[in-house]
Amino acid sequence: MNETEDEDRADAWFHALADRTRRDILRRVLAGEHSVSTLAQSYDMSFAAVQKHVAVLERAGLLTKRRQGREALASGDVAAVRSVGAMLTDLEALWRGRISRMDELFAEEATATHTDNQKD
Amino acid sequence: MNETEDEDRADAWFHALADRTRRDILRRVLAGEHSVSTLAQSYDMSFAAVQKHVAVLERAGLLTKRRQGREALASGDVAAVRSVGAMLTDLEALWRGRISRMDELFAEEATATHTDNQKD
DNA sequence: ACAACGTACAACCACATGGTTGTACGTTAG
DNA sequence: CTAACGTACAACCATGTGGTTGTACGTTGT
Repeated sequence: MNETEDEDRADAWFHALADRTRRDILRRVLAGEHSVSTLAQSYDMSFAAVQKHVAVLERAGLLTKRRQGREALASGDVAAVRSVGAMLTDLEALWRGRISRMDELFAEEATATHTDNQKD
Repeated sequence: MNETEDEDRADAWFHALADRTRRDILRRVLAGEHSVSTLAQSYDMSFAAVQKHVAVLERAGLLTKRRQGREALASGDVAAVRSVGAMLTDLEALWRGRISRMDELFAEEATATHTDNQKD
């Protein structure tokens, strides 16, 4: 569990998701298994381009491929999607930490105001 | 609510998050307000580079800046982070749809098997 | 007043990215 | 057997990205 490896995975996740074609491919393969050529027919670009998008999603671990004859069937990995979501939840937690630190600050100030009278 | 605008926003979100320096900046400004130069001191790169990263996060709506004298104070926008999370939850929903469709398929097959005896 | 600070932005560079076409190879259908 | 299909990958190209340095300008402290 290297620190840098986590960041590498996050880089791959978000980079893979930062393209609308790839997000659309991911939606389709999460909803059901599709061959690469079937996917390619849905987009106004070459088969090779779509194949590269699928490869990016695969390298990021967001989808897996299995061979069936001459076809490569792609399937979305919902666990990976959840991992990305978890990372965002962690970010939210930092924000909540800020809020509670503000509460502490208010509490301290209130205490200080009270004790100020006894100071000096 | 243009269809393409949503995709544009998503592109900006995920692209902004696809860089580890920007994710680290976002963590810091979610945890509390920081000036750009304060942030810049944390990284082994020029001020201008960090400033550009902050600009990317700002354009994506993940942080906001306010001016105080000569400083620009950056603060993370947790609502935007939640929006990104919501988008992933929508992806999960597609996956759950696949599962329930599989359930339907099983149900149909079971029914078909029963009715098979009456066919012919 | 003026030097130092914090910010913004333009110009530039090396490299990554998203697209193309072409080639090769195993698999399926006729 | 042979032709068509589905896939994989290399080579190439235009554009985008992440970094740099330099310049300009308002703000702050002495």
